[in-house]
Amino acid sequence: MPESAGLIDVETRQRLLNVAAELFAERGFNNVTVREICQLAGTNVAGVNYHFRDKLGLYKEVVQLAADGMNRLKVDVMNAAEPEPPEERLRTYIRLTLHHLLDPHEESWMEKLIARETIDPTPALDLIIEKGIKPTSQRYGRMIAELLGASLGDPRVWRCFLSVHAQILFYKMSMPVSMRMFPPGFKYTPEIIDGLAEHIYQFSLAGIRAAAALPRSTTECYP
Amino acid sequence: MPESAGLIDVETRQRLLNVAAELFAERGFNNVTVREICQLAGTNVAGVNYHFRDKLGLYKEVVQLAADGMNRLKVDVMNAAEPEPPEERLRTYIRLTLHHLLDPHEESWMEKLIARETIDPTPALDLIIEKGIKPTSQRYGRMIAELLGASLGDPRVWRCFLSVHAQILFYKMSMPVSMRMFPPGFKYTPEIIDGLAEHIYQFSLAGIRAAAALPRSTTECYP
DNA sequence: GCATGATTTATACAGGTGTTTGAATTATTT
DNA sequence: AAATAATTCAAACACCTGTATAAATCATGC
Repeated sequence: MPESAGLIDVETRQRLLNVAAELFAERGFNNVTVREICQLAGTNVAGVNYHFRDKLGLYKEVVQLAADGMNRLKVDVMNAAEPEPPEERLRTYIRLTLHHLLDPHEESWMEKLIARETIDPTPALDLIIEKGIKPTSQRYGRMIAELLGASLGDPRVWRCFLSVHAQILFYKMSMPVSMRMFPPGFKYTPEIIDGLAEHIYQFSLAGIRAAAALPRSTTECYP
Repeated sequence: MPESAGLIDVETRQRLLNVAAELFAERGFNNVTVREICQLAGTNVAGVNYHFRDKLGLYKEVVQLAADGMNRLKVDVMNAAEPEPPEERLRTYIRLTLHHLLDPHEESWMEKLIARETIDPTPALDLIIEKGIKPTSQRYGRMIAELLGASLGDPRVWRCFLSVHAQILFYKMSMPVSMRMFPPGFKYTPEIIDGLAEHIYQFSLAGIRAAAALPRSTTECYP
């Protein structure tokens, strides 16, 4: 039965991508099976191999989409915030990313996928670095450098950026622990996330200013 | 041939534990096979099941050892640092933990195992929280609270601790990314790690002091 | 020295994984 | 409408995983 086709039936390939993106972002490459993807996409098991050669092929395509999407989004956000002072841009960066990662209402599989790959890499890591991390890292570098009053080549820039990013990512990745440390029934509401973002912002801003006051570290090389 | 036994032959059970600890800490529960453990331990495949019931049983025993070992170590370190001001204790905590995680010469599988479980949990997570995290967390809480000039119940305590710990753990977990961002041939030498630890310390100390200057956040509940 | 129990071994099992295959079906072109 | 290409499907394959079994080996106490 051709499903009275056309309207409902998004092309199979696209459905596979959608389902895979969601699952991969949530649980990682190794903890998702091809069968599960195909079942949720309403396709036969062989669908993945036909359309993407193999599981890794599908994953890499999802990664590519994530990288492109994130770049587009972040360029837009940073452009919009360009006139603001670097302090405000930092605050925006933190709040936005944290919401993407923590808010269950947000459905930003892209940010989650990149975060996961950063910490639990697969053969697609190089792809994500080239297409997802390097293109935007300069932009953030400039923001931090401005706050530091230093040049982009200063090793403190990269260190401070990592210190900020570490806090953001850690709250996402250590959620299982947090859930057990906090009173039962705890949930990440938008308000709580805002409060958290503000903490990270204040903490980080002070940290960066402290780094600015110190001499350039002796080791010229990163990190 | 009985291997002229007695001297060389550590009891099989112990050899399995040693090998498993190393492998689990390095690659995580799911990325290590029973066969691999047994082979490196010079045992038959059934060895794990005979001595530990199943793979998870072995893992839990390793986790137990890690938790106990870490507690002992940290209590000692913190006791030794007790007379020092909280600033110095913070510095010590950061430097020590970072060396455990990053220095390839250190062979601290315990710290690595706990770090991994924090970020990529297994059914042994509850065990690690009860035996490995909770017992020492109060101690660190006091250190942070002292720096903040706040009481242990203040939500800022936990947040600041996480901000510090996030930076430490992140440098470990994002090593695959770092290795690709830095010039080829880069290595974590003890000197570089020391420099990094100093950065995290200065960054964090300023962050904590900034948090101390702000009012207690509105949301009473963690995090 | 032998019998009993503990340990180790070789082998097999059962389940899950990604992938392949060749036929059936659908869509497109002529 | 027929022919050709593209897609989907059910089934099976090959491999790897943790685990179980039953025999073989070892150690130990009588």
